[in-house]
Amino acid sequence: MNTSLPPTDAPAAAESLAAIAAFSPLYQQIKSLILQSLQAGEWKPSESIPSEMDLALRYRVSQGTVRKAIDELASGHLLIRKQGKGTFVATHAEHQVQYRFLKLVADQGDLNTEGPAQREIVDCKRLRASADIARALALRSGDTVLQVRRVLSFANVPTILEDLWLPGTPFKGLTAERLAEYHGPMYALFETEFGVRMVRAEEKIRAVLPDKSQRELLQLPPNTPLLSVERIAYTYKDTPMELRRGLYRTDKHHYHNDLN
Amino acid sequence: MNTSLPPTDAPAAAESLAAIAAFSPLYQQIKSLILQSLQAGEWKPSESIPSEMDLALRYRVSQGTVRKAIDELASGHLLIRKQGKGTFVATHAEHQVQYRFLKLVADQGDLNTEGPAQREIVDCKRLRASADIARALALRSGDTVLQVRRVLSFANVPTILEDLWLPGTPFKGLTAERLAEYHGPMYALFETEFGVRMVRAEEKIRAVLPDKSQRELLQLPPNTPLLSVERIAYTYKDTPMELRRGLYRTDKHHYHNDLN
DNA sequence: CAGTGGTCTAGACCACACT
DNA sequence: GTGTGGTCTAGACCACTGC
Repeated sequence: MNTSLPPTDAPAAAESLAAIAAFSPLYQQIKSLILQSLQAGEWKPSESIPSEMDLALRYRVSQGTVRKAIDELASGHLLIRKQGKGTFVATHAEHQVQYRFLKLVADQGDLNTEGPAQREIVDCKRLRASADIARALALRSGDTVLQVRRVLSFANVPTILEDLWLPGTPFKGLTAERLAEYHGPMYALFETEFGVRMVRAEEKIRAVLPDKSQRELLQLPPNTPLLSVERIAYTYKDTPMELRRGLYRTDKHHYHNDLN
Repeated sequence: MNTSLPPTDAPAAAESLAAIAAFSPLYQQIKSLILQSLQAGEWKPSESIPSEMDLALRYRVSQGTVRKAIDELASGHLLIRKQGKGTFVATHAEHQVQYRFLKLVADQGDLNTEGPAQREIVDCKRLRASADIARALALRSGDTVLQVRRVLSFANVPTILEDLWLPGTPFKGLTAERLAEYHGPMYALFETEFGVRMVRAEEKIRAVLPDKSQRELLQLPPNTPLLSVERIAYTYKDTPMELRRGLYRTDKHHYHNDLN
């Protein structure tokens, strides 16, 4: 029995089906089904999903097969296994993985500085997406986007100037006030308030010289080179959900990358 | 039977033992044993290792346990599985993973540009390690190191200026001529000629302005910000084997990073 | 065809967390 | 103790490669 799921002779399985991609190993099909449930919000960030045995019964496969599916999702940081407790939906609010996507670290061994010390929202408004913004977010030119500009400081030194764009529809109701009063990772706010979980991201990094307005916002002397970091963050199903353009000071910090 | 390997009642196993770390799951112990064989050069890069069944017999465990050990090594890019053919020792000479550690890509969709078009060795000499070089390579200040400076060009545009330092002992006999005449990834040369395989690396990235000599080597106009990329590359057992300081032009290229 | 890695199963037992 | 994930085994069968 290696055709599809569920088998045609057992249509009573609790899982519907529909969109299952072609032929693939059983555990890949299970992985897709779990992914669908995650995307549909059946299990929310930080909640636990059913036990391996429960899922095995639900999908009518062995525990080992469910296990392999969960293994892959866990290695992609979509789920977190905790021995003796259960398997949980990953969240950016967890202390261990907070600011997972922020690769800027202090030169000194102050550890990860536990995220930015101070944050200031400079601007937050809705506008029509320009061509390049629309393309990055897979929208149509002219669709409404939310644009946010903010400055992050470490030890009272302005270090990051960030512009970010979010599609207007999923983030309806997001305001400067809401952003300012929230303490913790922005991506955690997105999860709890808008049901949007960022799963992975891509960054393009360059060295640039800031223009005058950028230099002033970061209170920089002239001729200070900065790291330009353009990020596109994706939710489930590789849907782009955020474009972020950051300028990083790198005189006391550096962008850290592990190559495997 | 979950104590150590091999069990005390079966000392006839073909594997010696000695340095096995404390208590750990069986598959972790197998992983360590395979790692030792890799490090000792029992199986060389691009060669195949014994089949899962052979290894299972050799270590007196089940195939599934060997499998899990190999899985982890494969996910760390130390081994490569090929269905129907066998499991192979990874190498930087493989087309698929050539220039795995070079994250600079062209802005245009010219794909990965297949590595640098031109390479020029500017300098190559042996000298005493300064304090910071020695620390990075876990040597003593004053130990001999090999220092190489080179320029990489894409489409005849000098794009990367790179200084790199290698510990003198393992790389005895490496000369500018040998480097110049070799076509292909430098890390592949290290494997075949010196038995040194780079397994992972860490990079610290900053934005800088080049000094006069650097600017001239890259034929840059004044005030061109560059990406400063400092890399420490490690062989098996997390031994640092190379320090590399690169300056990247980022007007037509960018440093690409995937965040998971 | 034989040999390799890849999938799937079923069952046993271990390690850990909660209560 | 009960329930969870983690390890280990043994055996069956599938998918791919090359002779």
